[in-house]
Amino acid sequence: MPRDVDHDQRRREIVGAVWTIVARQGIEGVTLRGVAAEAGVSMGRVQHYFGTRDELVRHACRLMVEGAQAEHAAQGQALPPVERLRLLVHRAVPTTPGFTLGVAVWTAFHAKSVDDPEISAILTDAHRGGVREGAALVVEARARGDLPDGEDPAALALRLLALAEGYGARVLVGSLDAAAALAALDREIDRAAAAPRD
Amino acid sequence: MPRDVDHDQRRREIVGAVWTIVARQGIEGVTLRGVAAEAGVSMGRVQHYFGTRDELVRHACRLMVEGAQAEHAAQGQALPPVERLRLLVHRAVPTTPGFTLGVAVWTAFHAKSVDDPEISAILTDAHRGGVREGAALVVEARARGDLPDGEDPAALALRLLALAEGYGARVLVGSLDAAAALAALDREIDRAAAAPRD
DNA sequence: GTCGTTACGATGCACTTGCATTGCAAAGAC
DNA sequence: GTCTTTGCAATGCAAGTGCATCGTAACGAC
Repeated sequence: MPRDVDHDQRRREIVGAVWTIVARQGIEGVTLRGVAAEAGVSMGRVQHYFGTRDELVRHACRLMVEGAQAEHAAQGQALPPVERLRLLVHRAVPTTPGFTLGVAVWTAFHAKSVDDPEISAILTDAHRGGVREGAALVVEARARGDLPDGEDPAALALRLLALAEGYGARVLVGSLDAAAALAALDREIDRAAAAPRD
Repeated sequence: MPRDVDHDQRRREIVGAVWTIVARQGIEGVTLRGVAAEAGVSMGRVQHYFGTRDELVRHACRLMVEGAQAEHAAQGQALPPVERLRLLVHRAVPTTPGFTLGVAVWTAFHAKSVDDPEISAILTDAHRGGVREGAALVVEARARGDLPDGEDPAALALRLLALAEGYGARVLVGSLDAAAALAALDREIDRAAAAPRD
């Protein structure tokens, strides 16, 4: 067994270049040559690790979802559930350059999902995972008394996430201020914390 | 002045083909040849009316926004303001084939806006127009006593629209049921009608 | 009728694209 | 050392792309 290289590491490097390009030029901008150049590797390498362009794009989608989940888990580790919920929701709004890239890429894959069932499946999983996480945080927060009972946790989580994505999309396009979006989301969470619904 | 043809009509025919293709294969799927074939015209015609591919795509974006606005205005003509508001937010959810196409195309242009400032400008206008329309309906409904006072009309309209787009995106991807999305939106409107906020 | 203008249709071209192929070099296994 | 397997790099190629160009047919003004 010759030439022991870390395949996953190589793939991550290449996928990182894909994200950069997608955020700048959309998925149509993803070409084998362009990705290779952006990653600073040869086209042969890209081909070696991703036999096909579609596979490259799909892997980029998978890794971005996994990365976002991992990042969120790490960031909120020491925070109380309500704050972790807030963090989860804030992720959908392009504030920092990192989030902006993430939201742009996220949006691109959303559009791509209309003609790629695999992407659609990945996003569906991501959506469900997000709602599950959000609902769990709601339950946790209620157990601590930080959030009043009421609305179904999953429905509440879904509502907050959908709202956040709607605001986030507008911020990305430029028709809404990021600060205004965050403020609106915070109001929504605080209101859920202050008064029971339904 | 020879050969009197209706330019706008010709453009609409071609743009219709663009929408169809975008909904099926995304904006990357838009090629001059493909559009010509879908519209049942020659490639020369497409080139004649839209000098460049970019112009074609942008015009398709403009016409879709205008068409949506006109359609909404026509549909709700005889309805009370609250119902017109309901219609406005329901538009973002892919229920009928027509709305599904619309939401798919809308999503595609949203993604495209990251690298095309003109598209971004068109969408920004559309966003603002939507909020203005929604806010006006809120004001109108309040004047009739159908909606209680409270939240700023524009903020309420923005919240409803963002929420609708968030739900709509999930329905498009397939992670959410259209009926569930509509129900959630109706609950939101009814709640705004039942209890003042903030 | 003719003349000029417009609305195309047809074709050609330079370029980019994804992917197949080929060759080779590095690193264990022996 | 040899051998074998893997990890690439280089190149080639057919297909598809946007766009320029050229020809021409239709129609109105005169």
